[in-house]
Amino acid sequence: MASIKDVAAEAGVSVATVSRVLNSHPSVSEEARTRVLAAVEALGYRPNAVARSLRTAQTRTLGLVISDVLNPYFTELARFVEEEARALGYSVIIGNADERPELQDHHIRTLIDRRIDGLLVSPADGGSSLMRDVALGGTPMVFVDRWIPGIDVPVVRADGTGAVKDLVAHLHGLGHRRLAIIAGPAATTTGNERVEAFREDMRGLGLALPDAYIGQGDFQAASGRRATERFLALAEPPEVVFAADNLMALGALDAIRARGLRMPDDIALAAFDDIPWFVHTDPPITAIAQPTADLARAAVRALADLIEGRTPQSVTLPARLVVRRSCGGAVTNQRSDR
Amino acid sequence: MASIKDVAAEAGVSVATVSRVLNSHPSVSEEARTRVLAAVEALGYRPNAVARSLRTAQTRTLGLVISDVLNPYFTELARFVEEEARALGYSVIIGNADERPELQDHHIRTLIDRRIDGLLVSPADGGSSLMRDVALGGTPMVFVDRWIPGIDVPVVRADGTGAVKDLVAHLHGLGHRRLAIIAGPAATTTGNERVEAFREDMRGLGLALPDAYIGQGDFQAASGRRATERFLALAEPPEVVFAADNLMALGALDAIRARGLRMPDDIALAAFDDIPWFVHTDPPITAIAQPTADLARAAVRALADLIEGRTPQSVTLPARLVVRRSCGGAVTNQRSDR
DNA sequence: CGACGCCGTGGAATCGATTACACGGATGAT
DNA sequence: ATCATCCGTGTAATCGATTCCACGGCGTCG
Repeated sequence: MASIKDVAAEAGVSVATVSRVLNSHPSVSEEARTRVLAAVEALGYRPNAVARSLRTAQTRTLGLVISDVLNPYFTELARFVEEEARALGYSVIIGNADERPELQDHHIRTLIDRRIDGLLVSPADGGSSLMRDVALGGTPMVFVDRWIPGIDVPVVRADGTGAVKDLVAHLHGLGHRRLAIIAGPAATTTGNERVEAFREDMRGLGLALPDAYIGQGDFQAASGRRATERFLALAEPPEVVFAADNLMALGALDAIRARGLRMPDDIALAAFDDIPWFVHTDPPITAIAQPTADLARAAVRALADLIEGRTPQSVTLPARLVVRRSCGGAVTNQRSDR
Repeated sequence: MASIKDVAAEAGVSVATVSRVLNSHPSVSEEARTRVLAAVEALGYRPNAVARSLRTAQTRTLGLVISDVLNPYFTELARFVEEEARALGYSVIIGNADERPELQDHHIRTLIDRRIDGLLVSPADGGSSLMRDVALGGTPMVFVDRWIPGIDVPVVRADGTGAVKDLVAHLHGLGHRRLAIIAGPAATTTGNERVEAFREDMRGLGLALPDAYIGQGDFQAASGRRATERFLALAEPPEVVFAADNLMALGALDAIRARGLRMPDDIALAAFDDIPWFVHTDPPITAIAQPTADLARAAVRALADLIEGRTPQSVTLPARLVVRRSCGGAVTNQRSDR
């Protein structure tokens, strides 16, 4: 592959001049510029980003570490992150942690080794020492969706408390009293937050949330299935199951179907995170939708601000309830925007 | 961030020795080794991958350019690709083309500029001149899922013809005679192949496939919706719609629902690509499942073979029909493996 | 008419690694 | 005892860019 030296030779100038042309430095004669450009064209020259990064100490690359690519919520987030980053002149490298802390650390390490300019993280756990070190070590970092309390970096996330309140009110209004929740891992902020908001709102309505109605999940479908099976095996099973993410809702659906129960008559279901498929399940599923695109954009901008020396802003955007038929009542077939 | 020089100074040896220790070169004394390792530990040193890549002319990175991350099929493919690549000591950078040729070219160019060791591509179109140049230019390249006829690189894909034959037979057996298909872009191999197989099998059963029953889609949900609306507006609408990918099936589902039609009584639906949600739609959707994990593994191995100088193999694996209730008949609730 | 400054350009240092080559000392063979 | 060999180590070149500095030529101003 042609290097800058080859271009310089072809154009009959020095490498310094070629570099100036390519970086549109002002003091280059018109003649030199055209000669260089012609040489570039003739050789099909493309600057070596590796060499450039070594010299300039910047890669114009962002790392995005997410907990699970197979989760449509994160897939969508990743897509919008890349879009915004591209608009700002950055590339994105995605690291998929599969909800496994050690895999998360692996990706963080790899990304740091590649000297990415900044890191966008949705932590799969309570935060390894590695993540702490990275944040302290001066690598620009922003948390998105989930965050870690002790680490002082900007956080871009959705606030679900309002939407959870709406949900609980909706369920209560439909006459449901025994509400159960499948929680995310206690180590994640989103895991805790959603349970706490749920418990709080129930208390506000004078309802109890017994421990048996709190299923411990890990944001994966299988755990949603297990938790739901356990609920259904209780002497007094809940009337509603609220899954703290869409994959656990899928698992819950599996379990309900396996038992041959009808929804919403025998049991109701609601989920955090809205996805296109929830419109088409039987019945369509009531869910809490996050403003994914806005979150992604805000997160990338915060990170770019941090990298480029501006002051970044933490952002919290409200999530909203999308009522469908999975909890009962007659509702026109609504859908979330896509 | 500490460099190899700092480590050398700390350990009281030369940078050459440090490098030897880090690359486990045999001729280093035990004493020097322990001193270096201690220094590495003390400084928290991590080798700069950028500098290393510049010198060794390899990045141990694979580029994966897919047509649409939001398509669960490709998301899953990407996940398995990364998994296998990691096992082989490579990182993966994903480029999402969003079914847009110019975005695809953008990502290919970016990846080449970063001097990735090899490229895995599922082309969104018939192949730009850029892609041709890259393949000819000696960058190791492998096509996965879709490919481009004129370009001589290994292809790893699923063969859907057998499954399509099974599907058509299944539909015929249920008494359906007017079958329509929503095709993918003519520029993609998978787009054409699926239509051709479908047409061929219908001919084999003595059925015609009129042009009005061939919808032109682009593998996106909206196009599936439009095509289905057109089918339903016909004087004699089809009894079955077969969508050539899962997103167009989602769009078809939207259209069917919007018309208030019942499935499978008023109209039947089948799709290429099976995804977890198809089990939970109303009714569950009959689909053709690809062996995604195996495809991903085979593709990565072929690319690694190419990169490391071994002879790569093109691989074709069979897809299989998964019958559910969306086309009629009484079928036990089956699901694809996940 | 001479000095000063600016402009376009090239030479060379630099980023952080790897690695060819040279060198000194120890070891083994003759 | 001598010479060849091998081992551990260091010096320096190298990868492909960017950028500081110096230099020559030319225009401008006093």
